[in-house]
Amino acid sequence: MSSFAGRMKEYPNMSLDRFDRENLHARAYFLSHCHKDHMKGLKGPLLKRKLKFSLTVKLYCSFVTKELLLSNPKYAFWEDHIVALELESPTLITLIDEASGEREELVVTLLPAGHCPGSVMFLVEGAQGTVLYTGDFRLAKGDASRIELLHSGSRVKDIKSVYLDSTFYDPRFYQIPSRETCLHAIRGLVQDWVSRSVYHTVWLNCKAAYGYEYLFTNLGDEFHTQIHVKSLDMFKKMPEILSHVTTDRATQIHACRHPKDEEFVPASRLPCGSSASDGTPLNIISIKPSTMWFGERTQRTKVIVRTGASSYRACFSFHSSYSEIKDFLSYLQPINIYPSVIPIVILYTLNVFSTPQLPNTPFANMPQPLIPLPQPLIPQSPTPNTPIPLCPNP
DNA sequence: GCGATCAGGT
DNA sequence: CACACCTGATCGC
Repeated sequence: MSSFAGRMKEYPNMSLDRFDRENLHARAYFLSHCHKDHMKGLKGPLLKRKLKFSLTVKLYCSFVTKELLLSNPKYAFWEDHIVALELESPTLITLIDEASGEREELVVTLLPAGHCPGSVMFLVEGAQGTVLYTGDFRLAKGDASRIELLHSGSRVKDIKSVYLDSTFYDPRFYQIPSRETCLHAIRGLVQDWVSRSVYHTVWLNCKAAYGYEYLFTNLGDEFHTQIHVKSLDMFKKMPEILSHVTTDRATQIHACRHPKDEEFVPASRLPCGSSASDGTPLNIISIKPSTMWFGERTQRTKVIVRTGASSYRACFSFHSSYSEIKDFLSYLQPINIYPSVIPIVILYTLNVFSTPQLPNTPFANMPQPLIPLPQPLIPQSPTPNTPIPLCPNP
């Protein structure tokens, strides 16, 4: 769960993934992805009022995030204030103080984050140096070296600070099986079941959040079927996802939801109410995508675990493991690392669960570096940043 | 009547 | 295990 307060030390006039408190005064807003814990304050009446009187305040995000956000009518008032940016296209953004007219120029680049549809990291380059806000991410080992815009010529850019998704930045989560490994295992389990008869049905017990869509598209392709979901509205302009989901209950793979959905499966019923087409009871298994992890030296065991007569947990992670994060940081060699998720252990130690005292000073809530730098893997001499080609925003 | 927050659930 | 929600109760305006 993100506990990032919204602002980076280097560029305090922009707010990212937080829209309440001090962030109400920001000159520009950035949304890394459409998960609720990164949208705090985004539908607040104070912010809504600010937009009414502002010509310059915008919300920057990916096209997919814009689409997902506006599919919820509660965020419709943002419509004329959203600027969707292309991925991997450095864009010049001018932050303007509407009172004084003061201007500040930044080059912002969206980098794919692999967390959920539309999720991005923000690379920000300006007078206070180059910083990377990762949002939430799942990148595999070696992925940082494949992101062109983290490089300048053949070298990694000099990165002053990384604002890091530190969800699994703990050796306890040393390894999480790769996305491909997890997908392969889930495919196998589904194959085993649905091939038995047309009454053999799989319920994917997914949380109410974006991020499972690649599972749907992959299983849809593999089994030449569509996945039953509650609504298609949010995917209207995403043909790749839309073609793999349906609201027609007559399919062997479901990812629909109901408030008491866990009780349905043992009773041969699905959350959508489907029981059988001709009175024959359905044979249902549930597969619950869950994070599974393994220590540095623990031998990896099963990626699928049977949890009951007809229920399974399958490995699935939205976030990078400890070793994936270490690889990422070792490659980028930032000077500072700011965790955006405070481990529960540290929260207790710092006693932040007691009543918070919120000082009035404008920068009282700025993040502090909490974790030591990783050991360098690649010795690197400092190099100045070279100018970046600017791509026009379409 | 509204939002914010918390407890408890999956 | 933790995640990203959800519902319902309570509080303050």
